[in-house]
Amino acid sequence: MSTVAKTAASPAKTTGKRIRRTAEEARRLILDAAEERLARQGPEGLRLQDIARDIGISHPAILHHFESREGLVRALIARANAQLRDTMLTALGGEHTKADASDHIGHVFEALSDRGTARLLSWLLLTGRATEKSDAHNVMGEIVEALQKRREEYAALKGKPAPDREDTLFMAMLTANAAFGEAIVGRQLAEAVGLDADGIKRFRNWFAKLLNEHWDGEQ
Amino acid sequence: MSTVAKTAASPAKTTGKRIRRTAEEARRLILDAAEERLARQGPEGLRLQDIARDIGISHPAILHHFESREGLVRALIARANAQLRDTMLTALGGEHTKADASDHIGHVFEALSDRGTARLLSWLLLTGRATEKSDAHNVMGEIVEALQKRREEYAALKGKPAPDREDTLFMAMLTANAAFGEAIVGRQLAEAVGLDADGIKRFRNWFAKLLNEHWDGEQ
DNA sequence: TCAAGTACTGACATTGTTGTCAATATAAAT
DNA sequence: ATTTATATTGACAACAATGTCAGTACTTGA
Repeated sequence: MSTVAKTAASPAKTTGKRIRRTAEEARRLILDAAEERLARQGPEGLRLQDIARDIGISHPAILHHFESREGLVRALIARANAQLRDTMLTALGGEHTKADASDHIGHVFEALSDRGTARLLSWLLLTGRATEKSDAHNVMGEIVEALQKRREEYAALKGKPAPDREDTLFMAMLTANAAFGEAIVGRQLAEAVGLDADGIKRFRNWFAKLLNEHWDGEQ
Repeated sequence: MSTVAKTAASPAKTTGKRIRRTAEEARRLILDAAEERLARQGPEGLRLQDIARDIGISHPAILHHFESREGLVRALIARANAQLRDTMLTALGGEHTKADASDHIGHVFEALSDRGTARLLSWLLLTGRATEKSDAHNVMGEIVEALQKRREEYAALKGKPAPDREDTLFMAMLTANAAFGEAIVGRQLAEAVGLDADGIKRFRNWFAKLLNEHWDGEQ
C-alpha cells in the first residue's frame, strides 16, 4: 500500500512523452471526436472524459481549449452551421443551367441526413440552444434567395411569369423539414416498412420528382 | 449547532399530512410532468428530482413506480407511441368519403408537431432508445395500410387503376418526415424567414395541396 | 542556450443525480 | 378495530461529471 502521502503536491516525475499540438489542431481534433460521440450515442454521450479518452488526452485539455463544456457545445453548433451553409450554398451555386430539383434534393439530404449534421443540429435545437439570431437565420434566408433567383431565371427562359416567392419558400421549407425528419426518423421508418438502402434512394428520387413537377407546373 | 447526532435512525416524527394516490394515478401524474419537462427543457431536463418537485412528491416515489430512470423513459416511449397511434388511426379511420389529404395532413401535423409528441419521440430516437421491434414498426405499417385502402376505394370510385403501393408508402413517409422535421426545426425555420403562425398554416395547406394534386394526378 | 509562452497533465474539490433503505402514513379488507 | 398492503418519505450511499490548480514539457524566438 505504500503510504506515499504526497502531502503538498509531489509532482510524481512524469515520463516526459507528450504530444503537443497547435491550438487549432487540438480544437479540431476535439470537435471531431465530440461530433462522432454525439452521432453515435446521442446527447448523453457528450462527456468530456469520454471524448478525451477517445483521442488520448486528458479532459482538462478540453476545458483548456473551450473554457467549459458549454463552450464546446457552442463551438459544435458554430461549426455545424458553417459546414451546412457551405455545402448547401455551393451545391445551389453550381452551374446547372437545368432546373432539376433532384440534384438539389440529393445535396440537401446528403448534407443534412447522411452526414450527422442534422442529428447534431436537431439535438442542439431540442436542448433549446442555437437560438442565436445569427445562426440558422441567415443560412435559410440565403438559400431561399438563391433558389428564387434560379426559378426566376428558369421562368424567364421559358417566357413564363416569375414564380411566387412564397411558393419557393415553401418548397425550401418542405425540403428542409423532410431532410431533418429523415435524418431522425428515417432509418426507423424505413426499417418499419421494410425499405432497404435502395428503397430510400427511390424515395428521395420520388420526392425530387414531386418537387420537379410542382416546379414546372407552377410557373 | 445542536449536535443532534441521530445515531441510528431516529425517525424524526413526521407531521402526518401525505397525499396518497392510486398507483395508476401517480404514474399518470409523473408521466405528465416528465413529458412537460421534456418538452420545455429538452433531454437534459429530465431529472427525477425536478419532476418530483414539479408535482410535489419526493423523487424516490418515482423510483417506486418506475423502478429506475430508464423505466420512466421506457414508459414515456410506450405512452407516446400509443397516443400517436390512436390519434393517427382514428383520424384516418373517420368517415371521410372524400379523399382530401389536407384533413389527414392537418391531423398528422397536429398529432406530431403541435403537441410535443414528435419532439419527445425524436429525442428518444436520438438517444438510441426506441429500437424495439414492436414500437414504431406496427404503427407505420398500419397507417400505410389504411391509406392504401382509402386510395384504392377512391380509385375504384373513379374507375381508375389501383395506385402503386410504394407511391402510397412514399406519401406517408414524406408526410411523417416533414411533420417530424417541422416539429424540430419548424419554429426556428419559420422565424428565420419571417413566417408567423398564419404563414405556418399556409405552409401546411400548401403541402396538403401538393399531396392532393399528386394523389389525383397519379391515379 | 536561455527565456517566455502555452498545451497539457494528475490530483483534487465540488456538485448534482440516481438509487437504497428503513420507517411512516394511508386506504382497503376482514 | 385490527390487519394487510403499499404509496410515500427523509436520510444516506455511491457514483459520475465538470471544473480548478499547481506544476510539467514542448515549441518558438532571441
